Amino acid sequence: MTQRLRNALDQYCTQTRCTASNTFADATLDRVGLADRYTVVNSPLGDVFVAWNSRGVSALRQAGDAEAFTRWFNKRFSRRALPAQAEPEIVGLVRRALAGENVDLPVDLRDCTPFEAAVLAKAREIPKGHARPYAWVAREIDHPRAVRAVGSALANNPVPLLIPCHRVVRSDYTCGDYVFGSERKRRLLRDEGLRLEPIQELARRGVRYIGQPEDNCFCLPTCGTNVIAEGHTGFHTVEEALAQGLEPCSTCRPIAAA
DNA sequence: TGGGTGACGACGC
DNA sequence: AGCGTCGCCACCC
Repeated sequence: MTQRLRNALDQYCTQTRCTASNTFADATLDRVGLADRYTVVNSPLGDVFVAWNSRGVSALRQAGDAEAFTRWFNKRFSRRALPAQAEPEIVGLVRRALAGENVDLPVDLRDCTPFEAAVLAKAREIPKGHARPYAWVAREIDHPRAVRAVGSALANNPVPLLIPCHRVVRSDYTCGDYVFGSERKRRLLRDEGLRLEPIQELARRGVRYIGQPEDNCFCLPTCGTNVIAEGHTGFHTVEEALAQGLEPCSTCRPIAAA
């Protein structure tokens, strides 16, 4: 496809006024892989740019300079992002997802490696109000020593918030880095009800697991917001917890499956 | 192609 | 306690 043809199609698309024609142009450009569409949507971090195509949501970044966003998008994905002239259904799904609803949102991960896709899929399983260590993600996807690579894969998450990479934290329960800065990551977790500070304090004293007598199991301290509570005992090692007759929690899976 | 580079983690002071 | 160091592994020129 020549650059000239590309430009002609872009021009057609941006100059056309009729909504129906634009929808048609959107679909045509998308089908030939030339351009995604983007718009601004509100999120827990304020307004964000969201881009999509027929496969699903392709990108999410903080709103601001549209020029800078489209430059970034083109460099990252080697295709264009054009302002949307209609709002397809997927944008409604994005709004609901960003409002905290559990919606089944299609995401375009075609440029991810299989390893990155596995990391992102695993991050997507972490419920709101929970957090998991980077090393936990590595273990769960059967690359237990690829902990740094998990960090790199999450750093590459094309759709932060929608794939909740902010719920992956360091093993000492400090929050670790984030595309939008660790301060925002901390705020997101706090707004989901998770207080990391007391958990960091426990970790410093060597407490890694918490017994849940009411469920006869033991958890990671970040398995939801009700783990740290009166009458719950902390354990330094898995063996200590097992010795109490407790089973590993089936939600946070504190140890590798047997 | 092979060495450089990270949103990490364990260890040593 | 907090820092530096080093090993780790996937990915990128």
